[in-house]
Amino acid sequence: MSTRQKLVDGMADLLWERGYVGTSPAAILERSGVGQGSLYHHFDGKQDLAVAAIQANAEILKQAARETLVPPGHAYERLERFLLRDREILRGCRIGRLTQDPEVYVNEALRRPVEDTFQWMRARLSEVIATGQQLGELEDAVDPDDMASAIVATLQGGYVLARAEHDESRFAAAIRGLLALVHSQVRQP
Amino acid sequence: MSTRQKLVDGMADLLWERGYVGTSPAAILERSGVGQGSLYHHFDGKQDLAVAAIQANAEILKQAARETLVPPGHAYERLERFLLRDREILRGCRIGRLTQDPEVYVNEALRRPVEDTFQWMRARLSEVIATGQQLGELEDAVDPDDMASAIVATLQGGYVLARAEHDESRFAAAIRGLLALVHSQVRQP
DNA sequence: GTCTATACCCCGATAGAC
DNA sequence: GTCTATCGGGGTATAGAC
Repeated sequence: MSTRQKLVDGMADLLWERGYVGTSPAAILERSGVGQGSLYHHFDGKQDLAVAAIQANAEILKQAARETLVPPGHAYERLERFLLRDREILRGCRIGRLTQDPEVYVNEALRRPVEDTFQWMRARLSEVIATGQQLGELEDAVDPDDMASAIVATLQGGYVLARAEHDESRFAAAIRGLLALVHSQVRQP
Repeated sequence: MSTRQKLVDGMADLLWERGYVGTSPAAILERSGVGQGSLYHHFDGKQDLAVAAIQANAEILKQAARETLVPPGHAYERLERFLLRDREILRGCRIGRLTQDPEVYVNEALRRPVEDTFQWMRARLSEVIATGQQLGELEDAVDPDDMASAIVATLQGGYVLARAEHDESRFAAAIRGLLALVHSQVRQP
């Protein structure tokens, strides 16, 4: 692996674990196993590397969503597959955790890829729900965009609950609750 | 207001805005309008002050929940009142944001009041839901604790979505989606 | 391209006067 | 109880050799 790639991967992990303000150049170098000079040769500085690392983390999330949201299956089954995919619960969300970082929140270069990822995710879920409603698989009592927002929010909040209590099962409970509510939208044949 | 109280209030605001690792003693003093010596006279240090400030923030949240979850009203109306109460969306949750702080997550003294607050909130919501089911106001298709977890998670995630896009309406959309799903549990008379 | 050495500043805490 | 002065350490970036 290239030195540049080692830096991006190390930074991506640290952003996930500690956020932007909680990650120092020294920690990046130690995690990546490269020397001081390499960081400032390949990137303008911490922020520049962070943008690349955030994009790498976003791509991982998007790929996992693509793999689970596709057919086969009715809308409910596709949503269920997405919600129940394997996750490292207590580590939280690689992208969502950054919304709480005070520097990311006010820095457009850092926040932009975060915003893009949430918009993308919401659009994909909304498509699945709208298609399900059109095919008569789901009741159309709930606006697809609102339901997609509630699903993404429950995921993000599930991580919060689990981390608050150091207990993965709090995430599972929230997802069970949501799935039970969504299941009430499945149209009986 | 006492100097001690100024310190607690200033720290509570900064923990909300910037988290624990993002808050420096210098910022605390500036926000509180007190001198360097006062901090270390009234508290052992940053951590000790933070514990007091987290408890102060938790009490604000609990009071708002008490005021909205009480009767009058059927279970759905009480949940709706709780979910739609006035909030400073883009500032995020005073308590939930701390779950993403790398220091709070690993420090029991800091995390304990966060965990306690989430357990308390979930228990109050679960009571409202279980009572509603017993009174026949709600279907009993969803476990009360799971539904309470989904509600708290959607709130927490709603803040995440809004902050990711610098747009309060993303919070509102998630809550609308959740309320529409919860409304499907209201038993028709 | 990568290394070591170093600059400069702010972080969190302490000292000691008043 | 509050103040100013100061400490040791680590955060972020740069210099310059190889």
